[in-house]
Amino acid sequence: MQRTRFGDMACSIARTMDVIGEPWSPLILRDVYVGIARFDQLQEDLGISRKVLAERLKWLLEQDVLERREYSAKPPRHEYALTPKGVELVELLMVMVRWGDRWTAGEAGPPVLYRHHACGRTARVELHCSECGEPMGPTDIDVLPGPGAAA
Amino acid sequence: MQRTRFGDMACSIARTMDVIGEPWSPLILRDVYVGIARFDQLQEDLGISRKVLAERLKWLLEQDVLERREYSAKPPRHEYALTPKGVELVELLMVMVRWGDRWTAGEAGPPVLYRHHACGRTARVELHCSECGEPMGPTDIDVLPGPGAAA
DNA sequence: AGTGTGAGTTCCCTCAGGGAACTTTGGAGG
DNA sequence: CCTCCAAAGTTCCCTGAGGGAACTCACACT
Repeated sequence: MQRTRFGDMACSIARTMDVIGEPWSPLILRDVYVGIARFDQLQEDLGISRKVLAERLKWLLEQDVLERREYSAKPPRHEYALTPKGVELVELLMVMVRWGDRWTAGEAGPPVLYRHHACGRTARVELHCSECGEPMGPTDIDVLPGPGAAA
Repeated sequence: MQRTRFGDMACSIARTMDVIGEPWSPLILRDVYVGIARFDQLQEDLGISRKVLAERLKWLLEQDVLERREYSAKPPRHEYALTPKGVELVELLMVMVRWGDRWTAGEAGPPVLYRHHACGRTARVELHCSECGEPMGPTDIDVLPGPGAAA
């Protein structure tokens, strides 16, 4: 990965990138989310080097984004699962999907669709304000220093 | 960056990571978004190697995420700005901020706050369904193959 | 005993990131 | 005119992370 450490910067983007900024991590989380959860399955599905996969998984376990479960003890077998912290990262993936669908899908259209349980319809995700519920994008806000800002 | 190419995968996450998956790119976009837009400013603010910064900027220009403007012709001086495609990536950054605030900010609290123009309040971003407007997260959907799915 | 499978490790090679010095273009100052 | 300065990169070298293939280890099946 990068040698410059992001984890100590006073920026939530940098700190998030410190956890999942290495390019394979989002794809690993995606696979675990959809049920591709074992080491060899991940390696084959992604085409990632086994070495790098082992490194990434160890890091994501340390970060409490994934957890490792034994699903068989007689022959010891494990699979990976998202923690609550990891499930919330999937929201980030949903927004990536939206951008990728819009700007990179081309003629073929989106590779996957989401069906929303609440309304049963095929839908995309949109950003809304936590306070008033109206849409809230980059051009709808002022950015102000918060309590954790650096000097 | 990674030698494995992500741009050809039938996955909008992978294709998005192909554009901004290198760890510095989101921070560059953040800086440009808040008005840190010139080469030397970016280099100093981020602490990135000048060499890598030049590479990233060139890539982001090629991807039509940034554009380069001449703000002075007499001494030729340039600055970078977000394209519409780039502005939509800032939505992704806003979701990263939300996750980073929640899970990595600790005692100090969030480094920045957003004030929503529409309601004037300090707010976070939330994910809602494009069809019914209700909240929509990773546990509220089924994932189905779409038209652009691979064989 | 021999084969198979899951889950990693180990080894080597190449290339990308970090850092510092150097270059280029065109003012500004004396 | 000559020198100095700033913006915006470029070049060079070094180290370390990613890729790939082979190897390991524990256990079950036949």
